[in-house]
Amino acid sequence: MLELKGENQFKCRAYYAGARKIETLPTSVTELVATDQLAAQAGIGKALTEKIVELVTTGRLPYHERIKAELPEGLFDLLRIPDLGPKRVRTLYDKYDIDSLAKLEYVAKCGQLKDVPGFGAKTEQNVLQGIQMLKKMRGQYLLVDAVAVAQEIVARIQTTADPQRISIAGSVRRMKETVQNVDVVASGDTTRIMDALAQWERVEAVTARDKTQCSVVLDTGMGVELRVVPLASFAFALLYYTGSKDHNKKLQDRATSQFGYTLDASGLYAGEDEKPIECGSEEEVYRALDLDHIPPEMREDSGEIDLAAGASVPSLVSQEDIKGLIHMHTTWSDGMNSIEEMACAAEQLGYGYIVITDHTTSSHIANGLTEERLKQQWKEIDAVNEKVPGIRILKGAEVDIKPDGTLDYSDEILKKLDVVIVALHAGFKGDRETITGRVVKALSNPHVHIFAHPTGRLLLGREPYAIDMEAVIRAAGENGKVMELNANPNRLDLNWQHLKLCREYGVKVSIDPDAHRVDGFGCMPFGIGTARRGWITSSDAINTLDVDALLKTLHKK
DNA sequence: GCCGTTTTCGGCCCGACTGTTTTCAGTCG
Repeated sequence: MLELKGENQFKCRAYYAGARKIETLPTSVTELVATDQLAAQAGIGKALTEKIVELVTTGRLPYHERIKAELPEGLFDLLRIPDLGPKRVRTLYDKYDIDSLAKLEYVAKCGQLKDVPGFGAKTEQNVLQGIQMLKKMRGQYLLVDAVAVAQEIVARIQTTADPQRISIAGSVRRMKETVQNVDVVASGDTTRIMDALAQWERVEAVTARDKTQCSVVLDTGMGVELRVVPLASFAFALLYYTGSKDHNKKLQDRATSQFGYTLDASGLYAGEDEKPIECGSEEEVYRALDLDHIPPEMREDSGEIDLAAGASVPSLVSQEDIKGLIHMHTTWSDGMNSIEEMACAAEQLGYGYIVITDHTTSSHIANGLTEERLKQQWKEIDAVNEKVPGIRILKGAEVDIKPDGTLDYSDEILKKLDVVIVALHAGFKGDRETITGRVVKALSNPHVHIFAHPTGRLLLGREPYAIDMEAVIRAAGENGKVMELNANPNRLDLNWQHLKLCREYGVKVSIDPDAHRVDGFGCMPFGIGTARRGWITSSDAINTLDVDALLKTLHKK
């Protein structure tokens, strides 16, 4: 908001720095306030201390409220458009009274935006594209946020309404990377179960409620659909409300055409007299249709039913298969925790190894390591390996692919690393041939192992760069390289379609946390869920190998 | 707004890229 008001940029940066400090504190800000330790933190001075203390002790900050009241809400939507930052948004508002997406779209569509000083024809087109992107994303939520909501709702119902059965359903259960709402199916005391949801403090409005369904909207705008069904229908309802629609349709067609059954959300019925066939689980429903069980993540009608009919559903990768974590950052570059802290945290979680992959020279903003600093880092890794014997720490790097497709480190350095990850961090606006060419060239380097966050997309934030993913996957296959499945909930990159392509080309996948702090390891379930959507098995991945097998696989010539 | 000091001002992470300009501002990572 200070940026929008045109405040001194360094003052704005001080607020960013302060916020970052608070976010990465090992202790809670409340505790620091209570013990008078706040002002001792680097980056938190007199002014920020006063404001934070006020906020923590009273729960309010009039300074913040005052500035907020001065700025129209719509300006924050404008800021989400790529290429529009505080300066341009401020110009639009001050000079042209544009304070909403709708007004901006109108002006751009009339061709008047290009005449605003600092704007032009290209920017006008980019803005219109950005508005389209935002429209597409409206009402969509990240899987990680939806899972948190779903789990809390299930826990609430379990503690207050004693359900006979309850489960998350819908696209959240299928681990779709972004979702529109949360679905929950339960059996038990309908009134108590629905009350448990309807009386949750985060419920903004109950939009529908009858004997079978309770729909609410949460404070974030996210919708929740709770279905309460008879116990005998639970498995059928869970199957039905998990979807996908296309998967259900195929199942229903199969039930009718092959068995003369009727399948719906309430049950499976045989013959003319519609005699119900009892099923207590989804497995039993599939079995009644002469199918193997199909994991929820696979239910997208992309060939899974044929596999199940042929008893060849793959055994998908699961958390238990993951032996180690590849791709993480430390305080050596832009991470928040030391090598030792990352190692101890991973050890506690039961992993056998981690690979430290800090940024390289070109990533100035991320404090990328020169070859010289990298060598110093190796000494610390050696020392921590001695100190923390329960886990093996490997040496790696996330190496920038430069504009010409060459790499940021010399081959002499690269060949000494255990794991070399390459990635694009600049030049995202290049055309398809250019970007694909850069990556294919990088993958031809014999010392490279993994291509990280291949599409560069940020879910609900940034479209992928223009890249021919099939060409890249083919090149990875020809060169024996590995494609990353970045488990960061904002990325989940590769997506499930690309992962299936990797399987087709025999290209292995690395399911990586890309952690910038110890908490970052918590994203692995989302990576694994996405892997399962792409039919990835334990043997399709590399971090399902123990450390010796991993090194042998990566370094075989 | 923060910080350090050659200590109460002056600099603050920084380079690439784009599209606007016609020498550079704004945005991004």
